[in-house]
Amino acid sequence: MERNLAKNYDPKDFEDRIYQEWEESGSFHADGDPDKKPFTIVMPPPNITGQLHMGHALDQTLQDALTRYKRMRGYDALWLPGSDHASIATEVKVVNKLREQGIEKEDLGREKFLEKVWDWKREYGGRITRQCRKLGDSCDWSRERFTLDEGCSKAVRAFFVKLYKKGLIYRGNRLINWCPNCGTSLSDAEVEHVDKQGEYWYFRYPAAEEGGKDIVIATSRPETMFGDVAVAVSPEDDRYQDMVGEKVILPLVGRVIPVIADPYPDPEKGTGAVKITPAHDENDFMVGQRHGLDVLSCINPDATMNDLAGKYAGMDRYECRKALVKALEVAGYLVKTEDMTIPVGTCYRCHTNIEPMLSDQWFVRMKELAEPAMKVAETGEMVFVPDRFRKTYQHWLEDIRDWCISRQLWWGHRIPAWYCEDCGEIIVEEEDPAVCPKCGSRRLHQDEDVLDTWFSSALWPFSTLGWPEDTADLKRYYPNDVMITGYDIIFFWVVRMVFSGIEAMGEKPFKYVYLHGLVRDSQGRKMSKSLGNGIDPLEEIDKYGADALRFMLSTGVTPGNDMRYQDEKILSARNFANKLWNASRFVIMNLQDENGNFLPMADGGRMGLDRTKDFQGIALKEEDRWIISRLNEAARYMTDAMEKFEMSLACQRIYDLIWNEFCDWYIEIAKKRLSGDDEEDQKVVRFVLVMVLKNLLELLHPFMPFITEEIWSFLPHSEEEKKGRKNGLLICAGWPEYSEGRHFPEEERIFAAAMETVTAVRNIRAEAGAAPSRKLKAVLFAEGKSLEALKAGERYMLDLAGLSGIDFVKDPADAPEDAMSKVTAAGQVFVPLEDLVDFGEEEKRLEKEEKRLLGEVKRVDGKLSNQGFVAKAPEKLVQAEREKKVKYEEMLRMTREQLAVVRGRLGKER
RNA sequence: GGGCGUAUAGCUCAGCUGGGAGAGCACCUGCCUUACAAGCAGGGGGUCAUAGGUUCGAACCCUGUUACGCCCACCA
Repeated sequence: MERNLAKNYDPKDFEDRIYQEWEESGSFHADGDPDKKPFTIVMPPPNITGQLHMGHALDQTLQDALTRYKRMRGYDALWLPGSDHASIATEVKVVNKLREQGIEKEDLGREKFLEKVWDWKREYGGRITRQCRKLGDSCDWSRERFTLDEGCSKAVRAFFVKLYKKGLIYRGNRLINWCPNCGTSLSDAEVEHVDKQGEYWYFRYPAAEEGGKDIVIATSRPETMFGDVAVAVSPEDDRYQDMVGEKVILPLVGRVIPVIADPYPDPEKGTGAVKITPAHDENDFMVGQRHGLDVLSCINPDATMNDLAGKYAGMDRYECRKALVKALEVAGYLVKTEDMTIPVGTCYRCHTNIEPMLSDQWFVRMKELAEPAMKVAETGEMVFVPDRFRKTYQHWLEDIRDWCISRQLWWGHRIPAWYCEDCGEIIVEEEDPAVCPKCGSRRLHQDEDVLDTWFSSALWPFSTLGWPEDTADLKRYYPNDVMITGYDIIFFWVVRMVFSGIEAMGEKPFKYVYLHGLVRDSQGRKMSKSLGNGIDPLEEIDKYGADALRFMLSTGVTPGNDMRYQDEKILSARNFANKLWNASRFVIMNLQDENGNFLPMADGGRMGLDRTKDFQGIALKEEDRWIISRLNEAARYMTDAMEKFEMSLACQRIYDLIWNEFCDWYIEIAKKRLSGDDEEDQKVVRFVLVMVLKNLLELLHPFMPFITEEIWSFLPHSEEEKKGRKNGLLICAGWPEYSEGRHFPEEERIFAAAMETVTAVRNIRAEAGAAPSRKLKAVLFAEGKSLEALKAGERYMLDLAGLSGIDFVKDPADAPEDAMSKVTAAGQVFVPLEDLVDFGEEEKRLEKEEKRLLGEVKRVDGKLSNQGFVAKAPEKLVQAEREKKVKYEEMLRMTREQLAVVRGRLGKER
């Protein structure tokens, strides 16, 4: 019994099994082999709370393709996986879950709550890594990390202490972004700006002194009025110069506040007079600082009003707004209302409106850290793919503000700072302090807050390799070769990895930053939970297989651009897999005798892989050299594309090579040879089929790892080939490199002539409506090298074009008259069709062809008669144009002659 | 307000440093040809958004314009 692939391609039959084989064979493990060059990618850690979505699928497909490619090229390829504790996201999730049971986290207390989260992590944390396996991720699971594991926590602590001691981390009382819903501060990067429909209210603040002038201010946030400490006007605003230094009364409140002059107000906006609320607005805060004004907070952390709001205390800020406007209106202070689009800061997680609040928080001083991070981008020490994101990155760093890193949460890295309750000293050390170094007190308590999640992710490229210990991995795999991630997290993550890497390691964390876009739905909308338009990669894998999904995600995309997810695309990828499956089935079928034994091949038992040897002693035919040469060229093209991270171009090339060259032409030709009786030639075809197929599988493997591995296992392999490879698996095979010994330009030329001739015959047949089963004769005219080429191709052209015979003529005039004909670059094809020729149609067709060729000749003539072109264009191009001129003129001449023949014939008929 | 991207066949998109416009899907015609109908063969279809410029030569480089989208800043 012959051993072959299943009749139908069904990825479910083998994908899981193959993944297991890879994993069990240790194929993913980077062994640190000193003879190999290291290649490192560290996986952007998915949130443990998460499920694999299309974004991950794209991200990881690209990483896996690159890793597999490098591994095959002989690198010690390390793709290090892991997951992120995702402080806010996870905490919110667990809090909500507890709430369903009627439990608040405060009821449990910090320790008990954290236990619950860890339980939750243990239960669901493995989910996403299992999903990664479905995708085929070839990452080194033995090195898997978690941002909150012991090593990463140690790194966080070490880095925090290092920055603190350098004065780059400080604690300060400043205005920060507060999310009332999450109950924590946020960094600037975590605030999303959105335009919302709102109103401007114009209120009259009456003069404090009798006879003084009132002033009208505009505001979109009346409720902050309780924190007003002044009204500011521009020193250049003539309308208000006489009022500077005067005092006005805060309506309803009765507090007296001064009118001050400050450059901040813009006379063009509103009334030109601005109420100043330093506690709840960044700009107002700065105005307040310049003028030494008080900072009065009137909003609580839970977004209710505080005592300062008098009777509104305890009311939600927006309820208070409503009530207050009403009260002001009743009291006659409301001048007018205007509808307005108001830009509002919202929380990037829960989209609640952010409240700027004055608060004690920890900050990273950014200026000093930003500088070297900008420099590595500028000098090209670190390269952005595509380059345009370099500008985005640099621009953001240019006017960066200090990074607020403390969060009022429990799940995360607790801030390693202790306060002495006796002398107020702040202690920040690598080890937990027992006593206050200043006063010796034992009454110390640790800061309650945790760090921003991104503080630990920022260390990911080196914390995962063992930092702060000086490990072998760190030495070998840092800096990483490339970071592959979405452009949407440049600010959150990429920027912070770079300055942290430089600060901790003295060197940028990676050489390349490859930024991909978003996967959108078929209409171009962002996939989101609320829209319900997300497509689950696991469902797609279930339907079409991981290979199809991967191929679809890596084809037809450009670095940095978004892509749309469309069913047709994955369908087309699946069809491609099916095509390869069937072609392979054909090859395998022809390699065995009826007992399933492999038949001999022309390479003397090397089973078609040894690429170091030339083809001496193997009687290759033109078509063999042709496909080998095409393969060779494709290998060069793909290698080049992969090195430039142009994964999509590589995919396109292998698709074309497999389908349009190997399947459509080579296999079709091979059929005849395989069914013939030349045993020696059959050995040659078998060798070429296996050799080429193996190379094709290797080239495709980074993108479609499962199907290629499965097919590989059905092919014959020599012991020599298996040597040094784990279980002889394809994942550990080599990468086809370009080789001069496989470059056959002459055969490519010959084959092109044959292909064109075959296509011409097929075209004539179709146009004439000749039944495909009907065997026709063809008459060919060609001269010189073309004649040789066509004679050499005669053997297979018969089959490919469905011909019963080919006659060669020395002169087109010798061709039969009742034929349809086509002029090709190689010569002229005639197909006598007696009854089927419609000479009227034939005349039209030839006239169309004449017109086309005339156009070509005109174009070439135009170029060649252009002095500038002849003088300035590269000689090679000019020469090529000259050759084209000869060719087209000849084709035109022949077409016209044929036209004359047809017209003559028509004349006779009429 | 500042920055960036996109505009190419009916649809979705490729087109790498300027040198005769491509793919997938859709469409039309004919085919179950012994690997594959998830397929085979043949075919139609594009003033490459627009106006200028540079160049011997522009889908590609420069300038302006229009449309759509994104990012940053902005809650008077």
